[in-house]
Amino acid sequence: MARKKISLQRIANNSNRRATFRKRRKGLIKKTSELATLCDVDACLVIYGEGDSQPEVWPSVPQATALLDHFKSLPDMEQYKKMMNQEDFVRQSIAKLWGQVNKARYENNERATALFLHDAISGRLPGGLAGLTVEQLSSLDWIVKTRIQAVNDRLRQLNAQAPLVRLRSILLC
Amino acid sequence: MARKKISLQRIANNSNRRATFRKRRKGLIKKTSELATLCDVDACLVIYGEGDSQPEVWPSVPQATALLDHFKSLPDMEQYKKMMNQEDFVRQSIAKLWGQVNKARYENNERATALFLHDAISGRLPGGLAGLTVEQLSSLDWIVKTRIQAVNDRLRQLNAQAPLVRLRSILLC
DNA sequence: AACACTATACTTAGCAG
DNA sequence: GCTGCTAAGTATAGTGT
Repeated sequence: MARKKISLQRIANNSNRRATFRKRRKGLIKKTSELATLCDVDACLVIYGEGDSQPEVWPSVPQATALLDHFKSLPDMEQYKKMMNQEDFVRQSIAKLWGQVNKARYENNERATALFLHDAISGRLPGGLAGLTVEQLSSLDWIVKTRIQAVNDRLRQLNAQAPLVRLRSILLC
Repeated sequence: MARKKISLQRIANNSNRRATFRKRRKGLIKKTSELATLCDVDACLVIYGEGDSQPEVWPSVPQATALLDHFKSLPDMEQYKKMMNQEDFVRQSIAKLWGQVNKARYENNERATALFLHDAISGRLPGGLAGLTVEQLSSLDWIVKTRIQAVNDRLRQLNAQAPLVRLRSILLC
């Protein structure tokens, strides 16, 4: 896109590839942000850089942290549990998956991980999202997509019949 | 970016905004794909269009139905609950264990994880959800809770003023 | 609304320091 | 490696159909 047109394949030269990566990542993030504001839509971009450190994520991690803060101040636990039962696709899947997990070999590590996450959920984690690993952050897009899909399905299902109030209670989880 | 420069704010005119959305989304997807191939990195882009029932996703995905079916098919979260109740037992060693997990896996596993997730997204993963790592599975619960909370928040916010259709655009990443 | 067009705005590949 | 720089390649706002 500049002095010369380059063909669409992995750039062989190592430092060239990295330089291009940095430049284009920047541009991509900008364009993503522009799309979101101009067209008033929600978008999410995750880029896993070659090898090192954490994935680039847009929107920013602090924004996600704000969500955690909201979660922290959940009022009524009973209501929460009750509503949980109304929408449990994912929960059921977790149960199944945890069953499989238990059969696995690294039981200690797995428990540690689970509890770690649980702490993060409860806002007890000092580092907040910053403490999550690449693997966990990487899961973000997939998880969200799946979850949104489920919610969308429900929405579509209920759209014609249920009052808004009911929607809310279902989404409350 | 063409005949005239436009300011970075929500495009007021409705059809203009949608047209711009379609154009820019296309461009964004292209650029995302280019970045991935040129720089040999993994990237993921999700866009929830205004009023669209399905989010636009890159890389392309046949995922939704199949994954959801997997979700629906299982019961029993007792094990999961039980494990969560043991939280107090092990909490103190969380950090330590987590550090061990990290050191054991982190360095060589990042890329594999990213690719793995992409496979899962694309439905190319033979084992389905069963193949996901503990970290990834653990993230599920956290993400879902956070997300639902955000949705609920927005719902309350919009309850008095916005039409039901707008709900879909709230379900962001 | 969905294309096609195209002048212009924007991005970026290759260099230089 | 990291800046800038700038020519050249792309994306796209406005327009017409």
